[in-house]
Amino acid sequence: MFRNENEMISTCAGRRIFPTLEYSINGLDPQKEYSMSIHIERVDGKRFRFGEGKWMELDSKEKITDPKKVFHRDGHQLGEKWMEKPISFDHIRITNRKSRAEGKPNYIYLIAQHRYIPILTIYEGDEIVHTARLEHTEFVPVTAYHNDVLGALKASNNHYTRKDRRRRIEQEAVVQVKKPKFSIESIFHDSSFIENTRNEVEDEAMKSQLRVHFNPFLLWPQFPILPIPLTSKTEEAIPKIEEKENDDEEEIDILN
DNA sequence: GGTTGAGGTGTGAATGTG
DNA sequence: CACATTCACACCTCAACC
Repeated sequence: MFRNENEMISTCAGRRIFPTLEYSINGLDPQKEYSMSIHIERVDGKRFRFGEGKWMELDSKEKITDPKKVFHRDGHQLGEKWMEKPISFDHIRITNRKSRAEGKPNYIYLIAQHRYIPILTIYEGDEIVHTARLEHTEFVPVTAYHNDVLGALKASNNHYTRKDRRRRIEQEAVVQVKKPKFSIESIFHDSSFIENTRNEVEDEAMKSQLRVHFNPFLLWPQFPILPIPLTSKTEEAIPKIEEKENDDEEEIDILN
């Protein structure tokens, strides 16, 4: 079964989610008032441990608690305002220290090494009119990246990262990855995969034509990758990706 | 146009934990 | 012992200011 292996750095001080959770919404009533919230839900009762180059699934002793809802800063707005431009939740911070999140509406406490999924909720007044749960956006909070390629992708797309580091990462990827199609870009932006899963991202649960688009799609790593260090193990790992690319069953799993 | 400070990032060494 | 966490650090962009 295909599962996301996206990692999100979580610190005790709190760190932003990158890429930012950003949605475009169509189909709201322009003259009605809406508000939006995000909560990050535990996906399962599992805990993940990284050993011998891969994630291992263990049972978690941590209880699943009600997730904290973080409302969009714009509060209540007319539908036409929400649809005017992308809705960004860049003010959300995740922390691995419970006390840090208390009393701070934009801080969310997440337990490291567990799987979570962000869920967008749209309210008309106090009534929930839609929730968008995009499997695509599942991630595991970690205190340090385990997957070097993932770190490289985020570093290359994040302007806060040192320029020389971004350049070095890109050069290493070109030198060590034999075929051009396995550049950092293509590892995460496999075109057939994007085509096959785009419908999931354009949430079609709404027969009423209300549609939620997840904007940073191309920045959100979603590929059945195994940890592929850019250093010594890179060349050994590449054949595994090639096998998966030609594996029809994997395609079906992705679609499901 | 140049400078400065705020806010943000990943890195790597040290330390903690099971 | 291996993996997870913490923390100081260097460096980035951007906006405000002169």
